[in-house]
Amino acid sequence: MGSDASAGAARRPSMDDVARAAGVSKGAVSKVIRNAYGVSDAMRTRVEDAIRELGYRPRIAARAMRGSSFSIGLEIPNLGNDFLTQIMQGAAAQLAGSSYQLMIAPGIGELSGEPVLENLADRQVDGLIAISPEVTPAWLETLALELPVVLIGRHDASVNYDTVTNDDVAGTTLALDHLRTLGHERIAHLTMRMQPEAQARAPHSLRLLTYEQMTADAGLDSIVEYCGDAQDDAYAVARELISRDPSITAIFAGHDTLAIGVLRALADLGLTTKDVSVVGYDDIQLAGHPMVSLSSVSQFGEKMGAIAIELLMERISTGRTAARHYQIHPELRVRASSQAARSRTRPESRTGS
Amino acid sequence: MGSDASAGAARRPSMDDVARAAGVSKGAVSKVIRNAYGVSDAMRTRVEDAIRELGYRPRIAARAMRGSSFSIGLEIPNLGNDFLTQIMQGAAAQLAGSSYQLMIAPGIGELSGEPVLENLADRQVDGLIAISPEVTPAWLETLALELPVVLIGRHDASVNYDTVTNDDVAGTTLALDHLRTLGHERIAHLTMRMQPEAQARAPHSLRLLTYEQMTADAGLDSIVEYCGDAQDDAYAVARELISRDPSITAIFAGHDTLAIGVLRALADLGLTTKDVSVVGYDDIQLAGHPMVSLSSVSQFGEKMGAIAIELLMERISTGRTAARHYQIHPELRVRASSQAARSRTRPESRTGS
DNA sequence: TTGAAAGCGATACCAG
DNA sequence: CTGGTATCGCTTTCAA
Repeated sequence: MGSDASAGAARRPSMDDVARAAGVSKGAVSKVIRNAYGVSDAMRTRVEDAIRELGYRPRIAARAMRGSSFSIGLEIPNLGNDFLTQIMQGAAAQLAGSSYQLMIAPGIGELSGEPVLENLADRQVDGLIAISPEVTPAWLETLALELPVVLIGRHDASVNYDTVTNDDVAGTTLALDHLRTLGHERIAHLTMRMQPEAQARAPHSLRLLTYEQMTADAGLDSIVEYCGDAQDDAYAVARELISRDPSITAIFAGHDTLAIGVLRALADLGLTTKDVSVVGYDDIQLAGHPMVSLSSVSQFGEKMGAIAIELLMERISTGRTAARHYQIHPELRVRASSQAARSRTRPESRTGS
Repeated sequence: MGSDASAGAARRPSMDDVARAAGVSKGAVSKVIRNAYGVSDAMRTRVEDAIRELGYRPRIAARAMRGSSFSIGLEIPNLGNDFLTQIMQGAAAQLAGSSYQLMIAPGIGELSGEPVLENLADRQVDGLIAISPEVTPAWLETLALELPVVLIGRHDASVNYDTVTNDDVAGTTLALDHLRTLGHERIAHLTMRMQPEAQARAPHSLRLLTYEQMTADAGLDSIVEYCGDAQDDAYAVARELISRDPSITAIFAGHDTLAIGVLRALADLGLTTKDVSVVGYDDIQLAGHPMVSLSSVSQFGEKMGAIAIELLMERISTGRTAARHYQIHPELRVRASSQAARSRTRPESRTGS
């Protein structure tokens, strides 16, 4: 009744085993592994042979206790958001080939932000990328005292952590100028209801503020509708809005997922983007699909992810502590969903009466 | 010139600090944290107060050296695949509220599979979910000797690890029966070129085999086209196929992303799904979008992710070592992309000549 | 250049 | 029920 021989009991070799096999000391093996200074060629080859033979791989947990874990944490508020996927892809690609492994920790439902970031910090990641818009700057400052942190998306004037953002004012301006050039005057803005805290510097707040500023400057009505983060929310709100107010000829959505919801609402109402133009934000992959063809402001999510990794590695390898704030210039991708304005209100009576 | 006082040097409290503050031993603190047997209420409250006061959180790296890391590793071959997102969501949701944290490690480009799984194992995850189709069963068996492993997607007759699959034969049958009922006889199959190893039990191989079997049984031609994993590949191949062979009235794509590429090819050729029906596999979110409306076989990715976590936790908590093989029953979602067969070859001469 | 030994921060056993 | 102590696998002094 050996309790070991069956499946489930394979002890992996430790550094001691390697040292024994190579006839050297533990410390020597450690040095070889870390390419540290002070090992002879003879010793190096002997150790490397032993490592190969035993199939030895160091345990990160043990390394992490003294040195580094060679892991980078990426906290994302949720899964299934295409813009976040862009960021993940950019970060993963930037990290590829290095000795670091990207560990993505998703929030789920209400459980996101602080607890997830803490979980990553508890796992001794060497650096941390945060996306959650809900964590307060003060809390992040404290966390950033402990390990290198880069925040994506929010325009914080941080001192201990870096930020990667896009110029939301410029992006919103691109979208609205575009719609105005097409002749639109009744332009609604669909945005998300934010938590009151830290709202000021959130991207969507900035887009909203810019929208209100621009419409006011142009003497246009400010038509703002709030919804949740999901496509379905946007669908419901947009559907109601479009059928309630036929004077609206264009909708600027806070991000593409909301915009897709708007497109669905249009389709279900028997309307097209010839009736109501739609412009989104993020330029997710789906926006470029010919069956969707959504005009959108690109903020280059992949690049944001890559830059975040770069900033983090810079802090890790050079020990930089002064904050850097990187801002990306957004670009407008014009597609079929934004077209010249055309009145929806009694079109036949327009010239007649 | 204190090298410490500035940003970057915040030592987090250790268990020793807590013990000192509470006036008890380290071991006692450990017990309280783990809800272990044998601690008085008085001691518990004193320790808990100290923990709260110091803001103590245990370091996982240290815990992992003796006990568990409370981390579950999820290896995914790449990002941006919607079906994989479903799996991630299911797994994350199932794990929510537990004391475990999901760590997602994505492959990137050529670097996926074994090295990523090793990275997770090296980080002492308590259990591992693997999706990579390219890792050999033998290698996985060895890995599974070390820690609990669940493989998603492949029909391996494993002995040391569990599997979660969907019935690809049934799913393919659903799709093809559906198309045949609609009157289609020239049905092409678009699939991915697989690595020769371990190909036999891969989902896509099974779908292909079933396709060949069914067309042969029905006396139909087997029309198989291969492409890469991406939408663009499918687009190019489908476009070429459709224009080369006008007799084809339906395409069964290996998965939805390929199917979306096919839809794009149709649109660009000035055709619609009235001309060529399309059925996919996976039922990704986009398939249900009214502007896409893709008929698809659902294999319930979220459920697969949730089951994988369940199996893993079962192994972890009960110590089960006997392999379990869970199979999901797929269902067909009929949408607008599959319609009654209609000849594309000289339709006007059909009744005439 | 190399080896021996002292930690890192937790867990787990064993006396009291 | 509680406190000491060995221990996990690695890094890092410090002598030799």
